[in-house]
Amino acid sequence: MASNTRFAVAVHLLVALAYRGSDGATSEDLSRSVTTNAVVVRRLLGLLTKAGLVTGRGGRSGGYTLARKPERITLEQVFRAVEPEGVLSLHENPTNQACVVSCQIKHLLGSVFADAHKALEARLKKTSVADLLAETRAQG
Amino acid sequence: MASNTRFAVAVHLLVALAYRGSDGATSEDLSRSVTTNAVVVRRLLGLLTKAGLVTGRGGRSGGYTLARKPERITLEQVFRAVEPEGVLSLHENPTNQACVVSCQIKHLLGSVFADAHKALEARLKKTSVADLLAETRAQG
DNA sequence: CTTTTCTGTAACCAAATCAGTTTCGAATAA
DNA sequence: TTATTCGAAACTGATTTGGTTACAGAAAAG
Repeated sequence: MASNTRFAVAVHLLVALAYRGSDGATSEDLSRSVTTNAVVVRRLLGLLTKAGLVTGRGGRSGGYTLARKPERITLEQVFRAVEPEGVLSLHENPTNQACVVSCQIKHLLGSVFADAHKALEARLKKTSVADLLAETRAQG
Repeated sequence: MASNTRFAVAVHLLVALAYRGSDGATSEDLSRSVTTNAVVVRRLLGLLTKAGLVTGRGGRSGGYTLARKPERITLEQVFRAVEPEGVLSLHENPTNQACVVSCQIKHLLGSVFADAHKALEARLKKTSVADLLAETRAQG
């Protein structure tokens, strides 16, 4: 595996849940759709639960359902839930006080990165789980 | 260290090089600005050289200089040079043929990710090394 | 109330990635 | 010819990632 695929898997899970509708699905069910381990699914759904996108209930005939309509779950919300640090990181090497660039760069890059994240998230905000579900149905 | 800081360090190096101007700088000089190892610097500058942003010359009084004016080096070019795979990755788990969502999701996410990368890069394209240099000088 | 099913979480593992380091050959100017 | 510098390979330790096992607790079914 190359880099971080949590976001992709999380979206996959939400679309699968949306597909099931009010019936919901267990982590076991979902793990078959993603072809991974049920614990991996539960870990991700834990993050999505904290973000208020999903509801999980233990016990017999438990499982997960979407906590709101798929139209109201955007990929931006999913991204923030599973990738709260964002994807662009400043380096944390000590500043060299003798170098003007070293003294300034983190501050300057910080605002560029913040802007870049906003641009990324603005795009993600335009796609909802419902959009992806509709496309899935259209092409399936 | 959390995630990948290559992009941040690469930008730092380019601004430092721009600051030095036509004198250029050795990997040893630059490593002092970033507070890291000279080999780390050379590795990154190797990527930037391949991308045509930097020129390196070995030998006594060698070192690196920008291969073009800092106005003509955008952060988007730097990003593509050091992060060619982008920051959003699809998962590569096998498709479950029995599940419509599993069959469609990678294709659908692929185009969303492509769009999202475009949005990110469009923002990065707006900032050049010269911009950061000017801000450095203004605040230093 | 007992049994079964399921979540939630912790602990552990192997593989991958990352930055840092050492080393050395080749290039190049003094 | 000598000193300096890049370029590249090889290795390390720390961290992250996804996968796995294990188990306590919740909750429905009977």
